[in-house]
Amino acid sequence: MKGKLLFIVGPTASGKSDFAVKASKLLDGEIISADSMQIYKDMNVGTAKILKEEMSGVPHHLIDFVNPKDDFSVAEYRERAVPVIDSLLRRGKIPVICGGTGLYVNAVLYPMNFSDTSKNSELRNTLSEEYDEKGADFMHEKLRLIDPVSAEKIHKNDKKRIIRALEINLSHGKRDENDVKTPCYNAIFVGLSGGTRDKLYERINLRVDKMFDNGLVDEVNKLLKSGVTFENQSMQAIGYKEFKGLFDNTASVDDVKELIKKNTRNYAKRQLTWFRQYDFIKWFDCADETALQYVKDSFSR
RNA sequence: AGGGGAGUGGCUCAACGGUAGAGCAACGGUCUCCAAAACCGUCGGUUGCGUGUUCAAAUCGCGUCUCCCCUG
Repeated sequence: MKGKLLFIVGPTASGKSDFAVKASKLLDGEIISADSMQIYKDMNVGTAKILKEEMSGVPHHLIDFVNPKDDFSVAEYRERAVPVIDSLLRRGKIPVICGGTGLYVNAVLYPMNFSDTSKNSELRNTLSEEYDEKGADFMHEKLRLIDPVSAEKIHKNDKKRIIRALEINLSHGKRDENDVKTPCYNAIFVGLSGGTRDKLYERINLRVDKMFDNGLVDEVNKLLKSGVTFENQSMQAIGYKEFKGLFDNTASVDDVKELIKKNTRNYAKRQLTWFRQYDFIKWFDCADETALQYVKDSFSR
């Protein structure tokens, strides 16, 4: 079957990475990560990045290529991911997009064009200051005057989106109107839910414990020593940002650990909410034979 | 044993005479260049138990139970 992609999505700790390798071997595919934090170099244990050995020879794309001091964005992700997908398809390989960052999945699945509305950092900063000074109501009203459609959709407290909408309108004179209804590719979607909520949460707790056993504290120390700071975008990652408390002397290592567990659980729930919007996903509790069989059948037709 | 303090939704705490509020958690949702981010919503307690005072008690009195601290 030509031009078909496999997407593997689901909450964190549901077994996506392993399954992606298995599926890739089965289909003669290569993996493209859709994960906003595994893109960073030197952030391995906290992001649960797959180990070289675990890849079993299957090429992994868009992992481990950004300096933790640098910023990154969906737009850049799309710019890199689309060419990779196209080149794989040309070579007759099946692109296996695997990841838990919903927006990144959207960015490759739908024809999202960010270039018409590229970012304007200066304006963004100015607007941010204005928002802090004049308040949510004022900024919401300001947006309503120039873009009532967006204002209608965005809550006044949603500073990030109010600013982005203003930024687009003020610097491009338009509004984001990308089509998020028509997929760009013929895709098969496998969702790994991780089972019941209790089971998923338990797995998350265990995995965080394991991260500490695997040297998460050292990894964070190394990052900080190399000049990465808590201001960096990469340090927004769960498993890293929580260490700020340790440095401020307001939290113990155990506090940090519990906070990471909590944040990860909250994150998993948000991921599940996101992926529920895709009604074309075939869901499985875990990455078992049934799921693999489904992949096999879907691609042999 | 004696003295002191505390018992309020799953957790931490507020209200200190007028029939209970918040944060966190939980659950649902939004998501179009920071997305492991940001934001919105919902559920949930007759205030340890009993009794008394009062028009009215989580709030005052008495008794009782539990926990913590101090003294022995």
